[in-house]
Amino acid sequence: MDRRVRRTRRVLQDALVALIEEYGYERLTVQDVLDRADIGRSTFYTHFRDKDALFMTWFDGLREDLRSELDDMAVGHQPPGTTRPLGVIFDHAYRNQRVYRAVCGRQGGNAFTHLMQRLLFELLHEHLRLAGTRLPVEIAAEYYSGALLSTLLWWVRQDFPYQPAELAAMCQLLTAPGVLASLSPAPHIP
Amino acid sequence: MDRRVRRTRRVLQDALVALIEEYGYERLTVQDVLDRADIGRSTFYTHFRDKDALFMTWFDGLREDLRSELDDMAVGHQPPGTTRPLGVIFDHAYRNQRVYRAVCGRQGGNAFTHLMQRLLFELLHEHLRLAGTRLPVEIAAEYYSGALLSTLLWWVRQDFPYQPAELAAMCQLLTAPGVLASLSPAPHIP
DNA sequence: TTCAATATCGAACATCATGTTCGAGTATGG
DNA sequence: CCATACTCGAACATGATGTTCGATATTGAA
Repeated sequence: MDRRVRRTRRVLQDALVALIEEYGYERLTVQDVLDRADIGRSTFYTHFRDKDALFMTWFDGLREDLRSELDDMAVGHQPPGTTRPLGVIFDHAYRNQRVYRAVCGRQGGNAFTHLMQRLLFELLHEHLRLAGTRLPVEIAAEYYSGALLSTLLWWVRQDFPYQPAELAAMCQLLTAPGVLASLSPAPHIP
Repeated sequence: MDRRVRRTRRVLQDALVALIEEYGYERLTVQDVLDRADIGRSTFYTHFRDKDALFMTWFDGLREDLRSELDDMAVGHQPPGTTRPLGVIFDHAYRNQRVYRAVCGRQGGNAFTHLMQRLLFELLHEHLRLAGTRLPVEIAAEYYSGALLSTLLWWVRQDFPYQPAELAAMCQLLTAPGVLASLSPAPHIP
């Protein structure tokens, strides 16, 4: 890929994330990004359809980052009940506070929310598929990804009270019993 | 309140919700609503600051509706572990499929999402405050409201597979053990 | 080093949604 | 019945969007 292209895309992504913190995603203008990045208008549109498209490519980076950290740590399956995968997620946010604050703070808008939930859903879907639940996997994954996302957003917006490990433990406490219960062959759910 | 005002506001709200299904909330234009409602442009702006404001007043109606149904049924406290309050919520969606499909279908956009989560949060906050959890109530409420919202959205978007009672039971199964666990005085969480 | 391919620039342009203004007409409810 | 308050519609300023195109600069491969 052409060096200029790489540079343009990187500079635009950086500018976008930096500006979200100041202006908020929704009210942010393509022109604002252009000015900050010092990139020509027409150049922008040769690369991205709109603001959302730019944001999505940025998110792809985050996604890969997180994925690789999870893979690094997941040599061999974790038995359900460990705090590990949750810990990795909260750690990741903790180590990238600046970015997370911008992107899922009150200013972050919904762009991040949806992408992040789908990511969490995918991760949980795999995890639960391996564990095998009595409930439809989809429902359980939807349930937990919503719960996790919501907790993560709260944590970031409260400016990271508690340590990541503590957060992970709390989620674990709220999550694990339900998972375990849904693993046992007990009460019939249609 | 003047009869004309009542009419104007109602007609605008109806038009908005009806159009969400066709166009999607985001791409929907104030002018579209005006045309459908057959209301003058300037009249709109004497009542609402923008599209979001209009939507919020509509949501207030939904909120009151739900609240009253919950109050009707909550004469005396429900012990945590009952499926009732969840049932009411899912029932409400089931009985108003048309509206819910529009408002929290894929087309619904984020307007609904945020308002609904805050509503669920408030409801759960009260509920959990009464029950008393070992974890900070805020966190638990955030966690569960996210889980619930996510499940509700999934259900609506899948076009209401399962009966409302079944959905409520599943959520209960995933929720209750965690709540119960967090009620016991066991492992220390900072 | 050379050069063809390719990226960027910038300025102009059409389009569209937004929110405001104001005077004239019309419904309301006391 | 009538003063009040609401609605109408058309016009207007503003600001963001996405496109176009010729000129200029950079790249990477020969």
